[in-house]
Amino acid sequence: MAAARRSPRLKDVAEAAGVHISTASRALNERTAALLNPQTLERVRETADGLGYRVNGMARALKTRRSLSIGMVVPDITNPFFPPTVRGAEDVLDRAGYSLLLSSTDNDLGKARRQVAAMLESQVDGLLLAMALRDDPLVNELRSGNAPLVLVNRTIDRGGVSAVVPDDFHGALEAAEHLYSLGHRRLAFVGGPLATSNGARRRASFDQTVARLGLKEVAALEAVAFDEDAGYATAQDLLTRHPRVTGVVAGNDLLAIGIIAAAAERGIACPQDISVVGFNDMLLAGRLQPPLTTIRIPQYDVGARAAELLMSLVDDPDRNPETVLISGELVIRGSTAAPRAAD
Amino acid sequence: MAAARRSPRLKDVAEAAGVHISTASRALNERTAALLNPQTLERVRETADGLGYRVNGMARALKTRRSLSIGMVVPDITNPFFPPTVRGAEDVLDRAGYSLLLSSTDNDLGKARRQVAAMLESQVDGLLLAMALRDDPLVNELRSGNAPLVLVNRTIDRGGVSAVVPDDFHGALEAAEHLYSLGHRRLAFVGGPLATSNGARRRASFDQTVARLGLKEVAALEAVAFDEDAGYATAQDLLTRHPRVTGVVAGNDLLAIGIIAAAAERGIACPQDISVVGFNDMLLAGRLQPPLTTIRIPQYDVGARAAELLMSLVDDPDRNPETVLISGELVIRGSTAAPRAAD
DNA sequence: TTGAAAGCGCTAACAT
DNA sequence: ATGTTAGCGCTTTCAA
Repeated sequence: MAAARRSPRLKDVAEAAGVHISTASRALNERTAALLNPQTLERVRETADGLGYRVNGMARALKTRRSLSIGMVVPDITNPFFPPTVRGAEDVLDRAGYSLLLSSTDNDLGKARRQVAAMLESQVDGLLLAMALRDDPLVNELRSGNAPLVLVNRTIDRGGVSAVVPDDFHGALEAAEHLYSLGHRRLAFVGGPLATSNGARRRASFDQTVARLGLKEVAALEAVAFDEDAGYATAQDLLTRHPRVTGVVAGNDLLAIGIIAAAAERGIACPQDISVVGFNDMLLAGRLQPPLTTIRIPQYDVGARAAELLMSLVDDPDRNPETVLISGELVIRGSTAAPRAAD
Repeated sequence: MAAARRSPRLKDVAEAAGVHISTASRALNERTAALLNPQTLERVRETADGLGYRVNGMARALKTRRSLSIGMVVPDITNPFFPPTVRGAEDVLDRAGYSLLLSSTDNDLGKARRQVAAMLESQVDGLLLAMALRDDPLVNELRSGNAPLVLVNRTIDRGGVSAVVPDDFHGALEAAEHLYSLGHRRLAFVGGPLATSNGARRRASFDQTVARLGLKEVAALEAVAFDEDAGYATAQDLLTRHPRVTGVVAGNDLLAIGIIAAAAERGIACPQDISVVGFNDMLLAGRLQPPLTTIRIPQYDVGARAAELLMSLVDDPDRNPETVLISGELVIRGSTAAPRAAD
């Protein structure tokens, strides 16, 4: 068994096939293959296969200034929202011939900066950013840079950057109305950080909807993160200060779980004593105890649309920024019910 | 506002700083910076910062033959097992200065081949493969290639390749013994594809354990995939043919969920009528209805250890292949209970 | 301590 | 239809 030798390069293929290196290059490139004599073409390709030739993408990228890779930055791939989103992006990019460079930032600006820098150094052709704050220094730096950019799931206030985001406004509205229509009159909101677009928009929508329904809002609290622990902690606060609340709109499903857990700990059962609506309809939301009533956001589509938008931006960098709103729909399950008669 | 110009290259920095390009290169490289006059060093670095210089990773990689990127291939990032695993790998790689190229194959060999080819073309310095079959053509091709390789979660029968896998044998043993100790005597196994190492090993362990306990195995079925649908379908079969089974060891948590759903549909309640043990302890497993009793595998560690192993292989390609077994532990929750007295 | 020059592997404009 | 040549942006050996 021969030792693994250095992999063959284009020159080796050319010599083995008895043609010039540029001819070999043309033969191995879809776009230029047509220029060649069919027999030469065939011969070069066979030789390449025989040698196990594989083009060196770095050399090609250096020359063509296209790496055929895209960088995607998420807060945490471990948050159930992101795997389907990443998968959607991946599928679209794959079909377009692009690879995906992925990293998690834990909402740490320094880390995000370093990771984006590394992506830019590796010459990604575009960036999918899912960690934006409403006023995000990193996004601001990047928007004036050369790499096409699409924001995912969250966007910035000032606009001017392409983004694919859920319809936060309509979603939170539906959630509040659902509780209202079940008979709930004492509603609260436990949302994510107001520094994020979806934290702020869902909150604003809740406030407006409650006012429009003629209710007096019990409370609207801001959890420090979109996760279970933050939901739990914030709900402790809520339930201590407003024990009579019967319906809660949560900023997302993870927060909802934390809220339900905090309630349960105080003997407040969901949905008997309190109804909670989540947001996203993450994986397994319907199999939880209780099954979550939630606003379903097609997470795969969010990623896929973002990747499509990015691809069109890569093809035409002068294209105007565009924001795509992905609509959600209410999915009624077991975490909401009519309030007790006594209420 | 100035239009975005071409990004500066090393030559621009050198000229602006009034030094030769090679001096600029030395200044911007940790390893060679010590060679320079401190003042020159400082001057070059400031100039580089001022220009917003960013090294072109492709050019560097072309020269150094190191891309500082690693490719990771998983069956589906949407399967809850993988996000923590990917995250573990990502964290280790990030610390080592590497980026992660990720792709999902849907257990499709052709797709996997194309994606690995793309990664190899982009000159990844190593590969993390989480989709191996026990006899995997792609792994066989790759093992003789130049890129260091570490198998994740699943390994191949013939060995000779580094791998980080859960302790399937011990895990399935604990699961079966747990059911036995609760009083169950009619046990079945619903596992994943036998073509995978964890499908086969968990099954073998179950068989042996049941025999050792002196029980007659009710059935051992092979689901077509490690997912909920396959669990549901396989459980239909199981419950039709063996309605008296009281304890089931599932190949993983998703299969367990499908099994429980199929049972519920027939009026067989978990854990009252049937006990089910999962495998992995995926995210939210404890919040499901019922909360899953399962074998907890530290998924993050699987990915982290694999990345560490790969890094050491990158540093020393002649290092001997090594298999790391990650142990699991039984986590008892609500999907298992003593069988009904009548049994 | 710095400069000169070659070359990583490839593509593409130009020449034939 | 194919060959010639320059050069993408960088690192590194060699020389001074």
